[in-house]
Amino acid sequence: MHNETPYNFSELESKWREYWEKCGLFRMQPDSAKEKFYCLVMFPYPSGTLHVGHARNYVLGDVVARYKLMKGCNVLSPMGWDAFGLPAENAAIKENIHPAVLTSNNIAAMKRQLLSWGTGYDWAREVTACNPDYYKWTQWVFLKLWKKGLAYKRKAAVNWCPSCATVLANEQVVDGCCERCDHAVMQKDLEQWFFKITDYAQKLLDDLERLEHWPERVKTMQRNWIGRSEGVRVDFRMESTGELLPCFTTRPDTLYGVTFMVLAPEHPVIETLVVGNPRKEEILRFVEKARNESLIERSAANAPKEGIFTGHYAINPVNEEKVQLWIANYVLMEYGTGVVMAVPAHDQRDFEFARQYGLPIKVVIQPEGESLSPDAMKEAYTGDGVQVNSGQFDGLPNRAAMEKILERMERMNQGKRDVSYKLRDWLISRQRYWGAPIPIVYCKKCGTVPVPEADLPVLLPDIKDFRSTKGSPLAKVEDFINTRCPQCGKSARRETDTMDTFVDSSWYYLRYLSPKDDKRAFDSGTVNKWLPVDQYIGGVEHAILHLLYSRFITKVFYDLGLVGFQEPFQNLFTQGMIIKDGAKMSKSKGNVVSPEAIIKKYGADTLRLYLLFIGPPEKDAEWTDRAVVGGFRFLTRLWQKVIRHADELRPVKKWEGDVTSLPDDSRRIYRATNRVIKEVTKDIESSWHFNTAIAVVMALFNQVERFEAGDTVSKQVLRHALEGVTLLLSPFVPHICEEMWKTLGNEPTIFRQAWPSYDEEAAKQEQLEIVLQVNGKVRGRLAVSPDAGEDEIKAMALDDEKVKAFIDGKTVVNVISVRQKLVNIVVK
RNA sequence: GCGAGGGUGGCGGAACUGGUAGACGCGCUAGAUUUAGGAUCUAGUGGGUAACUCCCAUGGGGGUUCGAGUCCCCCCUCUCGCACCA
Repeated sequence: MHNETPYNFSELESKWREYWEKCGLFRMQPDSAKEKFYCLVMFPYPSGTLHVGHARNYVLGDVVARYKLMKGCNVLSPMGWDAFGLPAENAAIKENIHPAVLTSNNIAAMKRQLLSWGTGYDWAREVTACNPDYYKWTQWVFLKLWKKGLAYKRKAAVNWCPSCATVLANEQVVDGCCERCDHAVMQKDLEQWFFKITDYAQKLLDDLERLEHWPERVKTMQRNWIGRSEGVRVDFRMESTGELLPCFTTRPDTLYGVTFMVLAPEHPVIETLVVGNPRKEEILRFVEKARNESLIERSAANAPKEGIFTGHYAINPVNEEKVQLWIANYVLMEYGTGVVMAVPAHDQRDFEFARQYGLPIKVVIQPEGESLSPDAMKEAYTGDGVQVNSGQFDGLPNRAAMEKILERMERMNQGKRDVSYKLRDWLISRQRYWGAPIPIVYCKKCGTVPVPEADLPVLLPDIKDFRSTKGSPLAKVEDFINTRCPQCGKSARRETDTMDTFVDSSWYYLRYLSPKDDKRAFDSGTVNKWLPVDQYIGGVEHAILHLLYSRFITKVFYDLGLVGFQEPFQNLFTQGMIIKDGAKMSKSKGNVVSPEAIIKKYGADTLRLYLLFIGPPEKDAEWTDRAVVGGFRFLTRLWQKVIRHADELRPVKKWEGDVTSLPDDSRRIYRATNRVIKEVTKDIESSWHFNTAIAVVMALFNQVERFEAGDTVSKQVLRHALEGVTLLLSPFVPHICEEMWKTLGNEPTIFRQAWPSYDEEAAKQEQLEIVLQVNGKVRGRLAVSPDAGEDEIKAMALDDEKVKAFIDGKTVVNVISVRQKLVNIVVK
């Protein structure tokens, strides 16, 4: 193989990238009559550089987009930047570079990377979340929610990350620690802005059912997060004042077993309970301590339970019993009403607490065939049984009693059916600089006033002292804070919090349809035509955060009549991580594999091929540096074969005639090619298993490589095979395929070619290999024609030399034959 | 603890409704070529065995079946999610 045109990947790759850009391959055509296909990959956060894990994500999206182009779709494949956020600000502080500068540098670097991979986008639609022409509309989103009463400010105990010096949404707290920096999260009482996502809890839960093409795993995570539970709100009363003390329970059948009640340390009623209380100091000290516990301390599953008696009592409405009222760290203010009716006999937490503080235990459900006694119990009994000590309900199975007790309570006005959710409102305030300012003004006279739409954007001021971390950075910019009230015109102050970056990303997929429109965020008509997104691709780490928020915002827009669909993403694909040295790639672990070195050595197509070949895309895959070369070898061999035969193949047409008229060698190749077209198409359509698709093309090429064409007919067959391979591989390794396509004498671009079709007749096998088994063990093989009859095959099997050796001297008791597969002879 | 998904050669991974276990690739071995190295080409490559047409082998143990990586039961292990939610 001397003196042949080398596979000069770097030259050829940049040549074709320029060509695609010039011919507008990835430009969406607004007026086309073709079927639309919106292919969306999660836009990246511009953190610096992308590693091969990111590359897998974008290559996947690119394969889908290119495949759909070849299937004749009008494809929209946009790209943008989730460019606001804390990491940029933190990095800016560390390196003393303004976040705007840092972000734009990072965007430039990452865009260069994306381009170098050959992943195609409609760059004319690029959006950047930190640009005023984008965040203007993020602020508009805020105003829309405000007008609908879905944005509000309140004082609440919120998650505070001392290291990031800002509050966090519930979704951003992982195991009691900050999602970004891992620092332990504290609770703080602060005035904060929220989006009322809880109003949509039920809808968000119900509509998961519609998302047929979402991974079950993601839906389960969202279901858990929303955390719906059905139960009863029971109106206990304070003994002293008669004041209502409602609590939520899912077990009304255990109401007669309540032996004490417990308040969350944050519960507002505590304030009144301590007035004139002889143990006031002690109680307040406890409350203070409990409230200062970090979230990890408090929410760990086996955290020690601690409590204190308030000296007050509560009355159980169902039996008028008087029970002690306690405060304990295991009760959460955010869930239910912040009050728990404690049934130690039938709830493990209450049981542990009762034992610890010597509180009474009363059994009200006896399991079948057992007799629980409070003193002997080692743990709470949470199963089913028969009611005891439950007044008129004694003797009923507890399941039935639940309903009866509930009915009676409702009749007597002691409580009612209720539903509780774990989902809490979305905390969107951030006391940081690098985000979209919340468009609100505080006026002494008019109160909280939204900035009118016409006055948007509220520009983020260009501050110089972004390094000081004390307090909210915007609060120190006088020019920014001091403004006029939009209503009365008097001097007023601006809100100094910025918005959580998840607000930016909760609507970006709409903006891609009209990224430059300065009159509105998006055009409803266009958006309704293009959405829901046909295919969304991204990491599973966004299963709750981004995907739940986006669903929420879409539903709000739907209710406002701004969009005509209720779910933004029809199909969701969550790709697996690339693992290196047993761990997810991250800068902190130092196991990041950069795509640059690979591209330099082997080219982008080799990188792409390896990323697709490494395993099924939904699964995690282990990165192996040295395995990359396999893809390169394959591409080089393919290249050489095409170059070597190009001159003689260019004048001939690919074979399209009858299979049966072909001579043996050619027929074999032609059939194999047809079969592979069929298989690859199936792999792409049904499961996205590109690894097996590539494997069968490799296997085909191993055969084609040895095939030497002499006469015209065999050249035609070779052309059919090489063109087939080129077309089949083109979404995976686009540059080399485009070049080979042209080398074979075709017009670019290959991506405006139709996806190859196959001839069902030609895809058939001429000879089948029938496996011969004796007692289930393989003893031989038989080559037969596909139309050989079953009896004929059985006879041949019994007559086979190797088989005979194993059945000799034994009795054949059964012969099982599986059509076109095997014959199993059972002997004794 | 609960829920989901995994466990197949030295490695990444194949195997449709039960029907040839290990496709394809990496690595490895031998040979060819080369001043050498690299690259390339040819052949081989799950384990056992002198060898085989033999035996064993899909985390472990049982079972169903003519036949089990695949179905059923028990157990071990890894990853992820949830986890005092009343």
